[in-house]
Formats: sequence, C-alpha cells, structure tokens
Amino acid sequence: MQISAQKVSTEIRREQIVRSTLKIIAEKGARNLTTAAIAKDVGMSEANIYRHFRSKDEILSETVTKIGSGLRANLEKVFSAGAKDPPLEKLRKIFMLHVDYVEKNEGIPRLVFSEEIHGGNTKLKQKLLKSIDSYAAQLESLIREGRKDGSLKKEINPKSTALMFIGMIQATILRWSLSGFSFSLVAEGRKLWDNYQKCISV
Amino acid sequence: MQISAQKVSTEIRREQIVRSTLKIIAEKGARNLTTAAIAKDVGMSEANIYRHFRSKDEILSETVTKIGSGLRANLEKVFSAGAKDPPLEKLRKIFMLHVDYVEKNEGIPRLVFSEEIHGGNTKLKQKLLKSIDSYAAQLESLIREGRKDGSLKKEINPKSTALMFIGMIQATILRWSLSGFSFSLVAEGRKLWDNYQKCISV
DNA sequence: ATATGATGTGAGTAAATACTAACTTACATG
DNA sequence: CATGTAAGTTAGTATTTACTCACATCATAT
Repeated sequence: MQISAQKVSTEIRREQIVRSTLKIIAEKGARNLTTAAIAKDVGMSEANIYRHFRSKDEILSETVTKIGSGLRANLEKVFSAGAKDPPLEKLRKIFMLHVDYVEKNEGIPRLVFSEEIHGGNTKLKQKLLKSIDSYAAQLESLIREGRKDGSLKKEINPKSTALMFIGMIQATILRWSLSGFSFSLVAEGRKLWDNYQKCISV
Repeated sequence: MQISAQKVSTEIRREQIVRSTLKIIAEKGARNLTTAAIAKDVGMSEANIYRHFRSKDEILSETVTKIGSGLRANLEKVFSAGAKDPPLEKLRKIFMLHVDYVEKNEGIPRLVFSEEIHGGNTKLKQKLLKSIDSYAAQLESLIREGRKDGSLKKEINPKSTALMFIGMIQATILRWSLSGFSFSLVAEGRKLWDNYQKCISV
C-alpha cells in the first residue's frame, strides 16, 4: 500500500531535479552526485527520477543548458539596463555579475571543471563549449567597440583579450575552490578588474 | 603456484604507479582512475599496489607532489639557463614552457580540475594550492622586477597580473579539453602571450 | 643453509551505483 | 463514472570499486 502523495508534472519535476543537481554539486561535488542523492534532495524515490529523465546524463545535459541560460541572462541584463554605457563600463558590469553569479552558485564551476563533463559524453562538452564561445564572442565585440571609440588600446587582440577576461575569473575560482571557498570572490574580482582595466585602456 | 616474477623495490614501484596514474588520467580522466586500471597499466596485481601505498588517496597525493616538482623544474630551467634575460623575457619563457608542459601532460590539468582533488581530501587541496601559490609568487617577483627596470607599466598590480598570466593558460586549457584536445595549445599560447605582453609593457 | 622480511598473488568482500521490473495510485477527460 | 495514462512506489539487479586476507616466493644477512 502506498501512502497518498501529490503528483507533480514532469515539467516541474525536471526543474526540481536540475535544481537539486546543482545544489548537490555545489555542496558535495560532481563526484558525489548520485541518483540516490538527487532523489533524497527532491524528496522522491530514485525510480521516479527515471520517469522524468532517461538517464543521469540527460540530467547533466539539462543542467548545462541551465548554466548557459544563466550566463546569457547576465549579458542581457547589462545590454538592456545599461544600453547606453560605454563598452568598458559594460565589460565591468559583466565581469562583476559573472563573479557574483559564480559566488552564489558554486555548483557551476564545480560542474564545468568536473570529469563528469570532461571525461564523458562528447555532446555535453560541445554544448558547454558552445555556451562559452558565444559568451566570449559577446565580450570580443565589446572590446572591438572599445577599440573603435578610442577607449581601449588599438594594439590589443579582441579574442585574446576576451580569453584573458574569462581566464582571470577562472584562475580565481580555482584558488577559491582549493582554499575551501574561504574568501570573497567578489572582493577578489574587484581587484582583478581594476588591473585588467588598466592593462587594456588607453 | 605463482609464476616466478621479478621483485622490484618500493621506491621504483611508487614511481611506476604515479606515472601510470598520470597516464590513465590523461587518457581516460580522473573519474576512470581505478586501482584496477593502475594495476593493469603497471603490470601487477591490484593487491600489490597496497604494498606500496596505503590508499588511493596517497597515490593522488604523491601525484600532486610530482606535478608541483614539474612546475618548479620549469621555473628553474628559466632561471638558470636564461639567468641574464630581462624579466619580460623570463616570463615569456615560463609561459611557453608551461603551455608546452601541459600539452605534453594532459593528465595535469585533468587532475588539477578534478573532483578527486576538489571534492575530497582537504590536505590534497592545500598541497596543490601551495604549489600554485608559490608558482604565482615567482611570477609576481618577476613582474615587480620588470616594473622597477621600467620595462613594465608602473600602474599594474603584480599579484593580479600574475593571476592573469595563470588564468589565460587555464581558460585555454578548458577550451582545449572541451574541444577534445583538437588544437595546439602551444600555437594558441603564442597568440595569448603576444597580447599579454602588449597589455603589460610600457 | 636458512630464517626473515619485503614483494608478490588470487580470491575474495562490503558498499555504492545507475538503472529496471512490477506493481499502485492520482487525476483529467470523454 | 469509467478509464487511460502520467506519476508514484518498493524491491530488486548487475556491475564496479577500494581494499583485505591468506598464502607464495624472492633476496639477503647471518
């Protein structure tokens, strides 16, 4: 005999499962992301996960999609709310939003760097790479704009400069993770931005 | 009845095991590093691993140590062979050696970013962080020298600039890994260095 | 020579893991 | 209200994993 339980639509279940996935990764690492852990966190049986996802891999795929959307949303915020900002100011806002977003979602870097992504499924890797590349492309065009309007140095290479932007954040995240999340990413980010800006401005 | 087998000293066995560990991580990812895989690669029984290491964790610890030594060796090469080089030239050499080293040892980034490191054992993380920090400190002091002798901009922050150095490499490694190691890290590295150098030079 | 300790092995083991089978129940729709 | 189906459950399974145990053999010092 089963206890009477609320039934919830697949749509919502999928969201819940993805949210729990990111939460578990944030707290215990992608290595300890198990179907059992997800089920427990969502508050349902392990078997029921498989009513809503074909496999654990599909869960990860949806999770990567969500991360991509989050980054895109950050960009859109900057482009709409600060549409008239000069390129360098837009870049600054994106930088700080990015750092803030990661600080609030530790699961993201942990998944991005994880073996679950890098070790396995090629499609997952491609999906993530696509997200990153399109993010980088946006940065690049801002840098190009800045070069044109004379606020950024003419000699810098937009692609490399965009990669430097992402790299600074990444290196800090790595140190942050190794240190047990013991310092404020945002505070560290501010220092890095100051320096970056000095490097690329005229 | 056992087949007569060569007996080998613990010292050598430990080296063999660590070498196989890095090889397996490079080929199949830290996720698929198992004691069974190590034993097979070294060519001995799984049980015998435990004659030479207490646990898998101890193997990883030794492997991290080895990675640290490798990076330190790179620095020393630059400081001895090119002792008279100006700081910027030393930095360039370190950059290219670093990229080359990683390209030839894919296992390194895969281990550094892995959950085996980030998810687990705090001591392992501290060990790795220490290696990275001491590496960064060396870069920092080169940058300081460059500022003093007038070849680098006065306004740049040595710490942030060192982190930017490491970050560029990291971001490229991430893309490299996601792309299935489909491009030459060294070639990409050259472009990045050109840009970095333009950013920080007077 | 032989005792001793280091190095070696095959055959386990308990725990964990992704996923399935078989069955039950809530609920929207005709 | 009957019924089909989506959503739920319990109780598995086969496989993999790090690690252990009891026993074998090699190297060396006395």
